[in-house]
Amino acid sequence: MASDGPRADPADGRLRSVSIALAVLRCFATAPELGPSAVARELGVAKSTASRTLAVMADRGVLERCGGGRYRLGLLLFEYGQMALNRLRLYEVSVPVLGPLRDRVRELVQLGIPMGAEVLFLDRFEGHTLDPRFHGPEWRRLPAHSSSTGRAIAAFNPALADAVFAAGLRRRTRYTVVDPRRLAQILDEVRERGYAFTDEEAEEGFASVAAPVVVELGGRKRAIAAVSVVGPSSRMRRDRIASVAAHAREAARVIGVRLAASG
Amino acid sequence: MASDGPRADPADGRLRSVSIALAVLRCFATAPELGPSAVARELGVAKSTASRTLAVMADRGVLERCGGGRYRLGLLLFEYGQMALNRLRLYEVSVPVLGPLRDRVRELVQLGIPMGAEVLFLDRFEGHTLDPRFHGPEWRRLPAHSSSTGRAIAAFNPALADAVFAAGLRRRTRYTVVDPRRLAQILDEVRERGYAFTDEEAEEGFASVAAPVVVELGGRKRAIAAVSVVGPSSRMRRDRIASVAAHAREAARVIGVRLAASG
DNA sequence: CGCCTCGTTCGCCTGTGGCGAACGCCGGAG
DNA sequence: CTCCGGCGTTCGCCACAGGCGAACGAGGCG
Repeated sequence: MASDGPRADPADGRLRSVSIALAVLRCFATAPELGPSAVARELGVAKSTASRTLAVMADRGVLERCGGGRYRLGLLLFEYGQMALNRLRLYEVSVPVLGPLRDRVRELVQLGIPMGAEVLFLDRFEGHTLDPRFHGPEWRRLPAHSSSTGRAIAAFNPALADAVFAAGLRRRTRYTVVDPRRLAQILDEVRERGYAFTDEEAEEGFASVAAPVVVELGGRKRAIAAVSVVGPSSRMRRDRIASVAAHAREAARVIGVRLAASG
Repeated sequence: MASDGPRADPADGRLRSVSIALAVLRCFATAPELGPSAVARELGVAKSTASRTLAVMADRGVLERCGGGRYRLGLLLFEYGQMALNRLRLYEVSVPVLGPLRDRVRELVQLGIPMGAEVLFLDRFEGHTLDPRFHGPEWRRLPAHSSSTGRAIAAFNPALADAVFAAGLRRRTRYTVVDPRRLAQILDEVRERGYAFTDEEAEEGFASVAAPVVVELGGRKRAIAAVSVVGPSSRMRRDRIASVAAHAREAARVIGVRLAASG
């Protein structure tokens, strides 16, 4: 299924202009800068409508003009985004847990949540060695099937698992598992062991361990996030991952408990 | 009729519903969660209007319902915010420079830009010791007058300097400089030395060094950002800051040059 | 139980916002 | 050089959608 294309979002009649404005933001997910014509084509609205909407959004700081009548996302969005993050209870609860975890394992520690068939990383706590790759645009999202974080969540969250299998398993490196049956088997192992492990499946040269953050949601226990520890494959040897995984699992457990306690 | 009421933020007649929706986002800057009544009061619109707007924004993922008819900022905003950041040329250019800087100085490296009379930090590259304070909500913003980043920019950016003096110098710690004349003198020293230094003025126990990123904007050279290095006061001794500052200045210089070259 | 505030829903009327067309500008092709 | 096709912006018009006020059901409190 090609699913819904990039267009025809705002046509539902309710608060049309607002829907258009929010759909405009979606347009910028694919292109860094756009003009009224491109937006109008994408959304299926009149060019004049797109022009006016873009202008107002720029006036309000949500977009920025970048010369020649083109627009780009504004830094105001960055601020709002940080607010959204800081007020996420999961994040609040995780920060004081993940800092010490990083100090214990001395590797990059990440907090990820499911988003469609991918994983979105909310924050990272850097280890002793730093790789600029973890600061680029690519860092924030990873396909769930090829990341330890995604597998840790999917193993305890049928919704994500379904989305992953439905979206298909795309190869990222020569080690990426792309066979659905093999992945199902791996998820079984994750359920058994309580943590997920990947080696060079998402990024060449890097291995990671992830433990799910499990909360009770409507009577069913579900993973809503995962704590992952990432390091160079050379440093994440077999004998070490057991210890690392134990620390990650403990951190994830504490986060889950505190989440449940606070609401 | 425009008829500027006592409270009339969104009321300018142009794309009214969109303006209201964007103003709604602003409301959430002060309160973590809000209902239609509070928003309506804040914006001076009818309660039903606020209710409908909130509902649509929640449907679109920009807001999230959080029980009892209250709403909060949605994680979609976090995604958009990250996109805005990643497409900022300043950020693109800085990442490959700041990583190596961190490895050289082995302390927390930050990239900050001016925002009103404050400084907004776009990203951080963590040193060997990690303090959870740099992951909380407070980390992203700092008053410009009491941070090395703010002073480094203000010294080479009259717009920020004016905003700082106009906003007044609020005390944060017992070491914070709150005398405008003293601050003016400090800015002179910054201009002379080419970098700023603060010790426990923003946060007790922490000292930092910052160097301005200078670009030519319309014929005038202006600081648009700063690179700062932060560490425990105990580790940022006088004899070391000269070396740290040299590294920071070099990094800031390279960023400025590459920015100019790429646009 | 009465009173207040909350969030949501319903009709109505009008003002506003989406549309199409026209305008001015630019770059590339002929 | 001119022409052409694309761009972003502006204008005028008409209908409809959206803001308003009132009404409704649900808590919370004294």
